[in-house]
Amino acid sequence: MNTNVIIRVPLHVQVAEHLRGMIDGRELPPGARLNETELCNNLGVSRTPLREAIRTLATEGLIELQPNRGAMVSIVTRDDVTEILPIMASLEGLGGRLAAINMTDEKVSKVRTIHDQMIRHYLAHELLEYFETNRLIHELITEGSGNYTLIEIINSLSAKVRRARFSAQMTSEGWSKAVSEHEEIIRALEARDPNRLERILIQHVETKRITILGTIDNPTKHI
Amino acid sequence: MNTNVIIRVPLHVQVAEHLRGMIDGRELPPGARLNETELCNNLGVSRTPLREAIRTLATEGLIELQPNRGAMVSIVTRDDVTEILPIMASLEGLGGRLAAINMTDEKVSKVRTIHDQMIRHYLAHELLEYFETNRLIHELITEGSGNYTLIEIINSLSAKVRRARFSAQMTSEGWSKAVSEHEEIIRALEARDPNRLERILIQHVETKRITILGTIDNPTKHI
DNA sequence: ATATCGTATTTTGTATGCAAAATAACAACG
DNA sequence: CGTTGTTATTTTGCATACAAAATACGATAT
Repeated sequence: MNTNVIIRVPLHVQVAEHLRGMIDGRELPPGARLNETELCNNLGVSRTPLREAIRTLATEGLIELQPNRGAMVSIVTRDDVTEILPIMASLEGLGGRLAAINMTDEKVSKVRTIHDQMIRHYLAHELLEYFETNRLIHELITEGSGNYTLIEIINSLSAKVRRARFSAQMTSEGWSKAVSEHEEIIRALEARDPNRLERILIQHVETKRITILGTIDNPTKHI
Repeated sequence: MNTNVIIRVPLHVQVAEHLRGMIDGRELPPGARLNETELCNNLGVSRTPLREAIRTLATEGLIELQPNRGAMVSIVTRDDVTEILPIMASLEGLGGRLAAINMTDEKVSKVRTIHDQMIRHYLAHELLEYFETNRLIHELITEGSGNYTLIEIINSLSAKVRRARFSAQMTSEGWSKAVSEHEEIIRALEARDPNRLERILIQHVETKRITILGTIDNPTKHI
């Protein structure tokens, strides 16, 4: 395949990416109103591509539109997360089932490597590094499914949950439970056991659900 | 709640709805190029709202965008359907599990009514009516889950599968199997048995998968 | 006849302008 | 002091105009 094609990114796509970054990085916090002329000046583009980008983000669910009243960054509520997590469980379960079948041996051993890293971060109580390796493992397994529709759906749901910023609060019991589940996950993956991997992943997201929704009401206590 | 709010629909939203209808009704068949000025004249709107609508449909996956070369109606391939159906199975399973718990008794008996209708259509070999009642039952169960995120995802996937137009070809064995599964579905729902309903629904979509992907290669043989 | 180059036309991408709606500011009134 | 009404300002929604890219077409050369 020719990879030397010149990639041209339309302005409205670039603007959309930039806005996503601003929302992700809390430069535009949940609930913030998007003033078109103001943003235009900031970004140095005219209103047409900006508006197209805003429509794009609206259908992605990152932004909410009110007719004649502009756009605002959508707020991911506790209810949203409550709805999303069971879906994530089913889908990550399916992803694992497919990954156990379709993943290459190299990818599996890559997951193993990162898993071992994650365990080290756990033992060293390095929370941020733990979260990052943890996220990466789930991402690799999902990708290992080879089902791109599935990957896309999971990523978009996962982004929403992350945006809610509930995951940083973890009791030591919850953490150790998550880690022991991860041990089971990697074993089931290496054993290429679809049913077992699916079951554990569903259970794992359930554990996550309890952790997240258990701590959701004291949002001041961070990290 | 006040339901008397005046609902104003922005033009780009109306245009998006209209385009969805045109795509659904094959007025814009898969692969068709969307000429902006031409569509503008047809719909009697200017290019700005039309373009915003096109971006919306693009993120929904109904349309594909090529930079500087406009938009075309996306083609749902056999591979797409192959990816989507296992996801639908998981999600409809989850939907059923939740519906068995959350659905009101009235809604359950409504499903029963439509189920009985569907059976009559089956016995009378009224294919179109059968499909419609069948679709409605699945829709009601999904809605009965009460999980709006789930409903939205399932609907969008379901629309994609329907758009592929593979479902109309059914052998009499496949049909009778689907019907007997539906008998089990309604029983599990009335028994309020989440696990059983989930299992049957997953199996049911698997049956559908076999039906659809088994006949996908002779697309000339319609209804 | 085919291929290549250059030009004309079409089509998309972006910017701007104007109208309508919403918000803000403020005065008059109870 | 709060409430309502009026006007000014801001902000959004839509249309149009202009620029850039892609496509179509034809002429010329081989």
